[in-house]
Amino acid sequence: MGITKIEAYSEEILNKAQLFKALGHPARIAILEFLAKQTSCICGEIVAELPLSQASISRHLNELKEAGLIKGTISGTSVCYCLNLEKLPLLLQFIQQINSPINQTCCS
Amino acid sequence: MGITKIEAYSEEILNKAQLFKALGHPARIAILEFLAKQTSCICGEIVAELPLSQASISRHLNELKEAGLIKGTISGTSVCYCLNLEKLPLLLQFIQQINSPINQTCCS
DNA sequence: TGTATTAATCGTAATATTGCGATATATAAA
DNA sequence: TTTATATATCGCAATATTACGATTAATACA
Repeated sequence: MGITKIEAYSEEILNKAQLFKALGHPARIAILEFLAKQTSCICGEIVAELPLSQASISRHLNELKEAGLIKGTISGTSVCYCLNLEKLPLLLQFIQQINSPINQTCCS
Repeated sequence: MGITKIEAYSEEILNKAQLFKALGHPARIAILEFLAKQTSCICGEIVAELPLSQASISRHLNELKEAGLIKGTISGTSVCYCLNLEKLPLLLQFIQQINSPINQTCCS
């Protein structure tokens, strides 16, 4: 074996896990923070900012896009990548569900 | 190559990515949601609840513990796993940083 | 002490991820 | 049309992750 048993979980849980997984790499965190700074959204600028090859950045951008965390718009020979906030409420809801002080009264 | 170039990123970014990575698997999401329900915190109950072997659950619990998302307390022959909320503010802060409407004015 | 019971760890196989150079593609400019 | 620029994709190698059965370790109980 070795592959995740995705057929065993609910859609809801799979959605959350997939989103978190997309956030689970430093390059992708750095990309999102760069985009949030609003300095630029051009792919080439992201490549210039991060310590990875153009090919690797392109793959990370695609993963973020597949996860629904960014959108890409072609603009001449460049591509503008922008944040997509749609999925964030799902993540916030999960963290808040966990983040209740009641949950820490156990085993203390 | 193939390994993440961790030496190239700041501690802050690595911390966030590592936390999100720990959340990036459906079994671990399911474990945290189970613990938040407060029905039980006993390892054996988690094993009974999830569609994975005892060995696999044990590994997932260890990953959550290493990430600082849960705590384990030995209680007789059982182990009680409880949520650890310490790291959640870091995640909330990141999501809120991204989740600003200003960030979607780009390329629209 | 011997025997359950519970959970962790080991060993292994299958698969996924990461990264890069090289190449392909597509638009813009000369 | 040719050339330059920007980005995506391919192919590969190295490493990480996931899962499970088998085993180990550690406590509780007879």
